[in-house]
Amino acid sequence: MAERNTRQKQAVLGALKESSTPLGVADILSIAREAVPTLSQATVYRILNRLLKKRKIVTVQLPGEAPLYEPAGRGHHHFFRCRRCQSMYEVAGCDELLGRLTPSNFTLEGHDLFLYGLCDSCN
Amino acid sequence: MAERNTRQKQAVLGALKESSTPLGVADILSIAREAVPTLSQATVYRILNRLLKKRKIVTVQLPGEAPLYEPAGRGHHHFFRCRRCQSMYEVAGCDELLGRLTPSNFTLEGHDLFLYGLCDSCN
DNA sequence: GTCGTTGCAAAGCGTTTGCAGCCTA
DNA sequence: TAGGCTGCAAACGCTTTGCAACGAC
Repeated sequence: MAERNTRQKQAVLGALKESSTPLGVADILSIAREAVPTLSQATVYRILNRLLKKRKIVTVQLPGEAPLYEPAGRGHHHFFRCRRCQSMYEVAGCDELLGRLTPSNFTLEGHDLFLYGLCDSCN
Repeated sequence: MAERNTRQKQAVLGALKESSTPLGVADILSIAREAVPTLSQATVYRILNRLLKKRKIVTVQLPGEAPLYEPAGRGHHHFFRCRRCQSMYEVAGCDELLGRLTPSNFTLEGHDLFLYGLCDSCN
């Protein structure tokens, strides 16, 4: 029952925390393998699922793509992806706006939002 | 090169057009098989991909779920899913709001939005 | 008759799981 | 030492693809 602190878990969490953008499983695997070369994919998935369950990390779902992961507590934000250079930028300040879209008598509990277009540099 | 009009394609498009909500592949398959019992999954996927390429239909991506499909031209809208009864409701009128979230010097070309919470009846 | 389309089965990709051995507490 | 954790490989669900037969034009 006790939560154990393994090198694998530290490596996965470390990779996520050191990255300024959300990471996919392949990214996590190759970064974490610098610290733990024998790390397997299955273990990464199991660690991610444990961390998700304990709400230490959060998933970022871009439509039609494999999920990305980032540490919890980075605040509520969404992402803008540049269609040309694929960079991801954070966007904040959506809550007041979205409340207006909710039909009356409905309770809005959460939302997902994803913007895409051209970034500053590519414009 | 010419576009052919097969029973399979008619059945798939028919299923989508007769439904008031977006459908998943399994739904499409079972509805369209009423008209074409031998219809295979692979064919459904191929038809959907052709229709997507020709922009006759559109995908609805709910985070972490298999994609749904609906005919193009139903207008720009997003979905609200009730967490209790799983019903999907349409939501419109987001564009003016989202422009405000875009950083200056960025060009917003599109977005995806998904709301969830409790619907009228479940509230 | 042509050649786009179909059905089947196999393969692909991301993710999960069974199992035996490992290692943290 | 116990039992959570790991690595491997097999299995999974969804989607795509190779191939030979089919059928719309």
